[in-house]
Amino acid sequence: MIDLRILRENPEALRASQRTRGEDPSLVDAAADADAQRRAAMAASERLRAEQKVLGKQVAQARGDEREAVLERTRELSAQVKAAQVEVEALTETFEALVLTIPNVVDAAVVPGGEEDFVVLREVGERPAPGGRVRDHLELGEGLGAIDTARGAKVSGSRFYFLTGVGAMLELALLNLAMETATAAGFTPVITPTMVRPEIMAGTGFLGEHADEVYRLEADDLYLVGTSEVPLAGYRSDEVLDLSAGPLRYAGWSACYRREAGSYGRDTRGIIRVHQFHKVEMFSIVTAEDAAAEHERLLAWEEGMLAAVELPYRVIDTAAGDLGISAARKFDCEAWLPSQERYLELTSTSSCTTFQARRLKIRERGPDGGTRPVATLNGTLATTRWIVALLENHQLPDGSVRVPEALQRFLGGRTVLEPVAAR
RNA sequence: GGAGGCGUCGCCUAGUGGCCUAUGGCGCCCGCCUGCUAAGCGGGUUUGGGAUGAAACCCAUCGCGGGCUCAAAUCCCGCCGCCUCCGCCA
Repeated sequence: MIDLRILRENPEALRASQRTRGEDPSLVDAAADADAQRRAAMAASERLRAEQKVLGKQVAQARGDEREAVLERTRELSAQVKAAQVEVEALTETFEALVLTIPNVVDAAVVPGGEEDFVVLREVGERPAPGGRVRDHLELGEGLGAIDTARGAKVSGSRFYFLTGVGAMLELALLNLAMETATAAGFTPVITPTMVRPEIMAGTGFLGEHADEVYRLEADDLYLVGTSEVPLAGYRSDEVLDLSAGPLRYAGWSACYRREAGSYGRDTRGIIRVHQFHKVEMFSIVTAEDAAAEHERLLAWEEGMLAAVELPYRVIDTAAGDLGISAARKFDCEAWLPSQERYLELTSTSSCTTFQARRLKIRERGPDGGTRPVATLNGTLATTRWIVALLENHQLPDGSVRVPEALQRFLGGRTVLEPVAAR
């Protein structure tokens, strides 16, 4: 839910945000109109209810003929109250359907444009020197006995895979390093549910334009999450939090499920784009004032992880058109992919400001004694996809792969992963 | 999956159709009293929306949704959650 005060008092800011995103600004006016209509109907309904209350008390106290007379009037009033209520409900439904589709207000620093219009903030690390034969992650992974996409397809279909041997170990090593890093930074480690109720999925903003990216379990009316951001955002929903001692930070470990409905033919080789993977996700709950600073901190932790596993990467500041409905600003870290000579997104951190908190009713005590929405932010610390960048950037001429020092103790001290014979 | 019980303010709790504008206690907050402490006294203390310069104030809210009724915390139906027991199961 966007801030209704902005809708009422400064709709131009919302229209401007819509234009920056490349979306229809007239949606804002439609929502504002619906809001006004709904509020007028609510006021009328309240007046009728107040009257009904007074009459009800008279009925309770009246006797005989007098009681009959009052009862007659309450019967008439009752019909009016019901009619007013039906009107309010219909108008509220219209209003909410509209207002829930308005995306978060874009941060002033975000540039307009689409997926290709990002700003590169910096490039970090050394790309592997070109020359010699470059194997891609699947060839390397198959050689190491680490990745098996053929049997993944046999068992579950395309975009599924098995991680085997050092592949399975490598994933656990990455995720364990991520959990360790997050815990050291003060995050509470959390293993989350991966199936959530509809209102939680809607509250995090994933049922809007990207609804067909999400798996739904029809028989149980549950959704499979595409990131632990979803259950973590729901974790403190409907609560009034005390943030006086600083942010609440959770590091979620979960399986993630994505339908990849709109990506036929894209990244079909290997495990770059898959239906199921694992991820360690940072999730922060902070005051609205602290959101921008926390966003920088999340980005710094992400970059720390990338540096720890010695990957060359660049940081981009996403353009408005590529933000999700709930994000006000988004930074991605993209690792270099030698086999394709391009960058591949490994992390993504979004500031959702108060957008998710409003929908999920995550609040804190305000200075006036009332409550006010907090801000939520999320950021990737490690995923299965990191294996792709790791194998390709650290490959050696003979098809073996160097293990970065930070991961060695999670791999039994191994410094190199070597090809194995298939059997 | 089956049977039963329960869901009222941060916690406990009263409340079986209207005078409920929901009781009382604990905790917490403010004030008074007090040499200090304990005790005592008075007031406040769900959440959301609206009104106002600020208040008093108005509406909704008794797990959620629907129904019966002029009127629902209370009666009926559905759902959700928790507890106990049975069955099944990794």
